[in-house]
Amino acid sequence: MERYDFAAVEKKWQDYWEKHESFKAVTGSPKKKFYALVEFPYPSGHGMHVGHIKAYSGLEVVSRKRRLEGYNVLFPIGFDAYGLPTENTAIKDGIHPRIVTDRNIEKFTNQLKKVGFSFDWSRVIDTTQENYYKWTQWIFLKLFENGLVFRDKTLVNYCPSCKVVLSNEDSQGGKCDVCHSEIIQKSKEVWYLRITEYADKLLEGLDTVNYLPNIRLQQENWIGKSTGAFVEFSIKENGEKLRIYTTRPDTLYGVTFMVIAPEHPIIEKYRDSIANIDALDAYKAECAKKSEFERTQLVKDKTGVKIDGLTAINPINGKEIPVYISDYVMMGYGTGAIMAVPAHDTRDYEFAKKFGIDIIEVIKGGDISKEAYTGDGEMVNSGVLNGIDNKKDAIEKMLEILAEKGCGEKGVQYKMKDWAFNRQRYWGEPIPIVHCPECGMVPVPYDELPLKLPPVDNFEPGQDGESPLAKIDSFVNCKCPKCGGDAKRETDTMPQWAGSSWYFLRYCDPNNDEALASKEALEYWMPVDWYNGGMEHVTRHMIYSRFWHHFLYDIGAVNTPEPYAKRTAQGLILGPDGEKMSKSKGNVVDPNDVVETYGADVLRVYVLFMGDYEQAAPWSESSVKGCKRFLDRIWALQDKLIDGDEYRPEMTAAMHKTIKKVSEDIEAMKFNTAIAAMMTLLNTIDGIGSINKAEYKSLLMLLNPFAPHITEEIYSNNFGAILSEQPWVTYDEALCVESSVEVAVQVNGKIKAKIMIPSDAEQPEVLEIAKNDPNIAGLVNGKTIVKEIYVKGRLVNIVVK
RNA sequence: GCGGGUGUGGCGGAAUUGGCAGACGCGCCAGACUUAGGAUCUGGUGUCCUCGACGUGCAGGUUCAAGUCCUGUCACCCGCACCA
Repeated sequence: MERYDFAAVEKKWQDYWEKHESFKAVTGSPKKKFYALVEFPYPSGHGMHVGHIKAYSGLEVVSRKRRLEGYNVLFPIGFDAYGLPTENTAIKDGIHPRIVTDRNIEKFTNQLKKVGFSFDWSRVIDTTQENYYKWTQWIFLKLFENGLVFRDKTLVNYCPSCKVVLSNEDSQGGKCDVCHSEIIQKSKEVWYLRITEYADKLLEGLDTVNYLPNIRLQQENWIGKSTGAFVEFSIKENGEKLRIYTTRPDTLYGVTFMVIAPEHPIIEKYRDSIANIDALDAYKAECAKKSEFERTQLVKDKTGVKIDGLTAINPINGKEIPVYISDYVMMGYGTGAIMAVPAHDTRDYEFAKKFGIDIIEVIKGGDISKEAYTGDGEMVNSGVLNGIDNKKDAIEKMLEILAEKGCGEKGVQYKMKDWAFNRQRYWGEPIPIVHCPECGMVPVPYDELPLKLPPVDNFEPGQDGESPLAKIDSFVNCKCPKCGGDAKRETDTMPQWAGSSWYFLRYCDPNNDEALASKEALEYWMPVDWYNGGMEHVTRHMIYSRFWHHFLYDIGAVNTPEPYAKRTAQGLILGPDGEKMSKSKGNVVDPNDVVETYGADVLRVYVLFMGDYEQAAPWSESSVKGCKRFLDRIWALQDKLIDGDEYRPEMTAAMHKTIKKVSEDIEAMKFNTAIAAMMTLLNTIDGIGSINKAEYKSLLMLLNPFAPHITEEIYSNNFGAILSEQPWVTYDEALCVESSVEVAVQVNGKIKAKIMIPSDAEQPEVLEIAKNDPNIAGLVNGKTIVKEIYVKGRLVNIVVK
C-alpha cells in the first residue's frame, strides 16, 4: 500500500461533500431532527485558534454520528462579526471595518473547511449583514415596546481605553473584557435592558433544561437571588423613612447602628441639618476616587463616618441608633442602606469593633466577644422572639410583627443588574430610536428597518465618550416618525452581545425577509438539542440569550421558553508550557500548521484525544504525532484485509465491546476514551495479523466521525461505497463478553494468583478452581476459611485465619 | 471570605462507580530493517529490590477489599466577591 497522501485525500472529500451538499439540513424532513449548536466565532484578524477546533470537534463528532444514525441534523456555523477588535484594526490600519470583517470571515471560512467540519454551509450567517441586523433591531424595538428598554443616568462601568460603557457582565473582575484595562466608574446616561425583570424566569428555567451542574450553578450565582425583607427605620430629626434590605429580619433586636452608602440621597436631602457635612463630603470624595475594584478588593479595614444630625429609630423597640456612611455598603444593591447587627454579621462586627459600637447578642450559640456568630440558635434579648430556636420561625414571626406595624415586608433582591445596552462605537447595530424634542424617544417604524449603519471615514470615538455616528449630520438629523418635526437619531450602537443573543433562531431560516425565522422552521428545529461552548460565556452570552428568548416566547415569537435543551462546555487548550495560550507568551499553536504538517484528521483526533474534553490540557506536538501514527496504522490495515462478511469468532467480543464503548463515550463526550478503545481494537487486530471486511467496515464507521477523510477514502477504495451513507454500526450486549475471563485470586486481600474461568461460571465452581491453583492451595490448606467472596468476572477473595 | 473543581508514573490521562491501579497515547530503553533515521516494525517500561514489599497530595477511619466511602488537613486552579 502506498503512503497515505492526506493533503490530496482531504481535499478530495471536502470537495465531494461540498458538491453533494452532504450536510444540508432539511427543514420539515420526516426524519427525527437534531439541532447541534456551537458558539459561532468572532472573526478576528488572527485567524482560527486551536481552541476553536476543540470547541467545534465535540459536537462535530456527535453530529456526524447522528447523521449516520438517520437523524436530520442541523449543525450550523456563522460569524459574530460586530465588535471592538475589528474596529480597532480598522482605525489602526485605516481600512473600513466592513472590509476587515469580510476578509476575516473569508479566512475563517477557508480554515473551517480545511478541517472538514460538517457544517451546513448554506445557512451561514453574519451578524453584520443588513438582513441579519434588521432582526436584531426588530427585537430591540419589541423590547422597547414592551417597556424593557430604559435610559438612566447612574454610575456605569467605563473603559477609559476603549472609551465605552460596559455592562456588568463585561466588567467581571474589574477589568475590561476587550482590552483588560482597569474599569472606572463614571456617571453617564445610558441605555438599559430590564433583564432583572426576567431574573426569576431565568432562574426557574434552569429546572427545565439539562446543563452541566457547574454551568447551572454559575448562572444561579450570577443571578444571585436572595430573599429577605425591606424594613423602614424612621429618622428622629425629620421623620424621614430610611428603607433597608436585610436577609436577617430575625436579628432586628440586635441592631445597634445603621450604615448607608456614601452616595445615598438622604445626605443631599438633609445636608443643611447635618453638622459634619464637610467630613461626609470628604469621605465621599475619597471613595469616588477608588475604582470599584479597589473598593472591594483592597479591604483591610472598615472605614466610615458617623452622620451628625441623623438618628434612626429601631421600629421594633424604639431604640435610638446612630447612622454612619461607609463604603462597605453599595448604592447598587438593595436600598443602599443596611441595618447593622454586629453580633451576627462579620462586616458589621468589624465596623462596630473599630468604632466602639455596642454589640448585642440575639442568637445563642457563639462567643460574640471574639467574633460574629452567623449560625443558627435560640433567640435571646429579642422580646417576643425569645425562645424561638431556629432562624426560619424567627424570621416568619418578625415579618408578621413588621407587617402589623406597617414598617416592613418580605422582599427579594438579585445580584444581577440591568443590562447596560449600548456602546459609543461605530461597528455595531445602530439603536433604532429617534429623540424628538416634542415626543421624546420614538422608535424607528418597523418598515424602516434595517436602520443602516452609515458609511464613515473616521471611526474614532469622540473624546467625551461620544459615538463616531454623532459626527455624521446626515445620519443624526432626521424627522420624528411620530410628529414629523425635526429630531435627532440615537448615535450609540448595540453591544457586541446583541447579535449573538438570537443567532441560533436565524439558523433555522437564515434568509427569511418577513420574520426572524418562519414559524414552521422554529417549530421544527427549536429548541437547540445540544449546545456546546466555553465556560466564559456562561455568565454573559448564555444569560443574555436566554433572556431574549424568554422575552420572545412571551410575545409569541418563538415556541419554547428555553432556547437550549442541553449545554456542555469544553476545556481550554493550553500552550505546550502549560500556560494559557497568548501571543505575548509566544505559545500559540496555529491549527493551519497542524493541518499542513499532519492533516485535518490528525488535528481532529488529537484535540479530542489529548485529555478529558471538559478539562484544560496542554498541547503536545509529540502526542500529535502519536495520532498521526494511529491513522497511518488504520490506513495500513488495507494490506491485512481478508474476506469475511461476519466478525471472526476471536474478534466478535472485541468488536461488540468497542462499538458499545465508542457509541456510549461519544454521547458522554468522553472522546478520549472512545479513541483509546479504537486504538486498543487496532492493537488486537495487529496482534492477530489480519482484519476481515466486516471488521474493517465497522472500525471505519466508528472512526468516521473523528477522522472522516481517511475513513471515507479507505471505505470507497475497498468497498466501493460512500461510508457516510451507511447506517451506524450496532452492537449486541450479549456478544460483548468473552467466553472465558481471567480473574484475580486474593488471599486475605492480597493478589496471589490469576486463573482463567468460563465467564458464566458461578461462585462454587470458581472457588473450586481457585483453591486448586498451586499458588493458592498452599496458602489455604490447613487454615480456617472465614469468608469467601467472588465478584463476577473480576476477582476472588479468600479470607483465612 | 463564599461557591465550585482538581490532586494518580518522566508527561497527557484511564479505572466497569467499593473489586487486579496505571487502559490508551507520548517519552524513554533494547532489538530488527536500514547508507542513514527525528521513518517503520518487535519487545520492555510505577518505585525499591534477591525472594516481595511499597505505592493514587498528607494523616486517620470504615471494609474481606478504598484512587473511589467517612473525618481531619495541605496545595493548586476557576468563578464571585464588603450582596447586607
